Amino acid sequence: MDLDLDTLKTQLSEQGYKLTRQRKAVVAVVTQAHMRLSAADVFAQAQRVCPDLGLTTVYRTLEILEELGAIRRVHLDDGCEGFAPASIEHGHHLICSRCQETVEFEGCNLSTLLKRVSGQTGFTIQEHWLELVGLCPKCQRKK
Amino acid sequence: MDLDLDTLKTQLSEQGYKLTRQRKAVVAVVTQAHMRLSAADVFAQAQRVCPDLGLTTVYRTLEILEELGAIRRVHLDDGCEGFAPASIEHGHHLICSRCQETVEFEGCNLSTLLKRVSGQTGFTIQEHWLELVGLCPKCQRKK
DNA sequence: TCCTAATTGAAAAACATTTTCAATTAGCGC
DNA sequence: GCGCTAATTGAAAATGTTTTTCAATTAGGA
Ligand SMILES: [Mn+2]
Ligand SMILES: [Mn+2]
Ligand SMILES: [Zn+2]
Ligand SMILES: [Zn+2]
Repeated sequence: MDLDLDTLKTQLSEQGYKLTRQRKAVVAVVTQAHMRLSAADVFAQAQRVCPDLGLTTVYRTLEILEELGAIRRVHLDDGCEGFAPASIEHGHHLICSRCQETVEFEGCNLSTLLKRVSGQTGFTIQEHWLELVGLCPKCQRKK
Repeated sequence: MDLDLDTLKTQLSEQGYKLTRQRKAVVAVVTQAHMRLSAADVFAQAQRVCPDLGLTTVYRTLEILEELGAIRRVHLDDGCEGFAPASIEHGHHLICSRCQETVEFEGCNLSTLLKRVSGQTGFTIQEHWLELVGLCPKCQRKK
């Protein structure tokens, strides 16, 4: 259930965004990615297709893609943080701690937990952040 | 189930850390806190007790406290990120989006989910990262 | 009290991200 | 296709955060 390049381009147009060379390059990188990427990662890869790309534009484009729900911010233990492609509306990410491969999953099924915590604390719960870290099948074999 | 100041001091000593004025000030701030704090927040508060404290030392002390499990890094939507006091071994945080008040909860009960995702993806799951955002009772009333 | 390794803060360096601004360009109307 | 114009761009500067360096200080055991 990959993110589709053309769909995303159409979406950008429809939202009134111009389809510049630079944006196409960033979008191409992001839609093909199966790993967590930092802004610098995206920059490095997209620059191969579009040599006069600027890092500023990468930041600006990632912001737009996040608004569109095409990528999701992910948090990692150390510094934090990166972006991972998002194709499921209410999805969460599972990230390989060794190679950074990223897969999405849905059905987080937290309602029982949320109800319990809400009852115990008196808080109203607005959103949740869930992320899993593990080893992908490939990396398990390499161990 | 608050973090206990003296217990934490003892723990520091036992680990071979010197109990300096600066560390005591940082530890005091952190153990009393009921909110997410940035390094700068901790600095500002601890400086009131220890005026010649340096921000560098705050960063160094927070690192130690994280190792000891006395605080936990938390992630917020915007830039990310801060620290919140941790008194439950395998606890997670619930943070008020309005006043930043933070409470810990335990029993995240994800095993069924983890098993399912593991089966579907072939990943081995090593850790999970769960954080809830909502409105504390006080802030609900103010709304 | 003395000694020494641990710890400190200021300053500089390293990084990451955002803002500014003049130059460029995508896409619309013709 | 041709121009027009508002959106977009990249370089540079600004901002903000965290880490490193290093000489001076200090906690705590002998
Ligand atoms: Mn969810
Ligand atoms: Mn984060
Ligand atoms: Zn892997
Ligand atoms: Zn609140």
